[in-house]
Amino acid sequence: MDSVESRYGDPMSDIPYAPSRIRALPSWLLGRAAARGHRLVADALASEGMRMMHHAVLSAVAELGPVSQAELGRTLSIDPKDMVAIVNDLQKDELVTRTPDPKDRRKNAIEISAEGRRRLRRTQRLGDEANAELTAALSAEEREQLIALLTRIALPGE
Amino acid sequence: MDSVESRYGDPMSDIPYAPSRIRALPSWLLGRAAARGHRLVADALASEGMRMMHHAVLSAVAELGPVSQAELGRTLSIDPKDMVAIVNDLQKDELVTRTPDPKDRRKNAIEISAEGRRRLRRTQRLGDEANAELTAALSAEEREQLIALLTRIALPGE
DNA sequence: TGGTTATTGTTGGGGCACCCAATGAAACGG
DNA sequence: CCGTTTCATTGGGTGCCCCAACAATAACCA
Repeated sequence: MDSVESRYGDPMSDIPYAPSRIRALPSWLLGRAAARGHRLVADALASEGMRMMHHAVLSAVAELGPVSQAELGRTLSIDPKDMVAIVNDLQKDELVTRTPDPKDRRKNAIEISAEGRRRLRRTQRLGDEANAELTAALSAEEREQLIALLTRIALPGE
Repeated sequence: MDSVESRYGDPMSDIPYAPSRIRALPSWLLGRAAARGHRLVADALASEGMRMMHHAVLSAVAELGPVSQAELGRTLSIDPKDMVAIVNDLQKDELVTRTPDPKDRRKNAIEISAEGRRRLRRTQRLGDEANAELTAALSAEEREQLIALLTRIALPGE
């Protein structure tokens, strides 16, 4: 009797032949592609001591100006619990300031600092490079197609 | 002085206006879309008491026949550690059998059971329905485009 | 006006996917 | 025969996601 693998797959190739139905599903492909994207971006940002969510929040703060944690969370679909930790870290590194909002004392006004802007410039470049590598197999036109398609299925209701 | 949020966003809309650079990056869109896909599929499979990875493994076992855990892991990009737990669960529910391979005593020959096939029929339908909902905003042609594009960036080197 | 409802930041707990390192048993290869 | 590789397994760890509760505060409305 053969070994269980000798009947299937090509022993000559590194990657076994896999006609899996699963691997043709959008949900599966999205998971794999997202995992690779996260890996590429996270590794790139790590050289600046930043993590993906931290970079995302810093970028959003830079664009939105003084903004509450709740709105940041809604904008980036980040859980309030996680937002607390992220802003804590960014504040500890003096990349953002957290000021009580005099008009609504429940809110914190999160604002980017000068050091935050410097850090953001570098991490933004790293993030863009990682995304270029992620989509390196696509032409510029295909890259735009992908972005357009993803935008339509990523956040239904927006 | 205004409240931190009154200067930005449209208080009339539920979703705040967000011109975030981040949200246009493939890596970010992939993360959001993958999260939504996972939520849809996981929720659907939960009605059958199955989780996503379990369904994926069961489906791969059905297609590959008697197969080792290592090859399953390579096919689906699942960590060996996680594979042990998944196969344990599937075996406990009697959806697969785990037989020592007489030809290579390191390997387990994983094979789907009759009950496994019945379960798979249902979960496959649920998974397909969830994927249809995930891509409901796309035309059939766009759905194929998306799958083609994702396939090219999901697993580089294959 | 006053009482209810909603929002904000925070803390706590938990789940799932992903990743790496190490181990003993077994197979492989020169 | 001996070093290298593979396999299943155990262990530890990270990141993103989700829900529930809470006190302080604001907004709503009858």
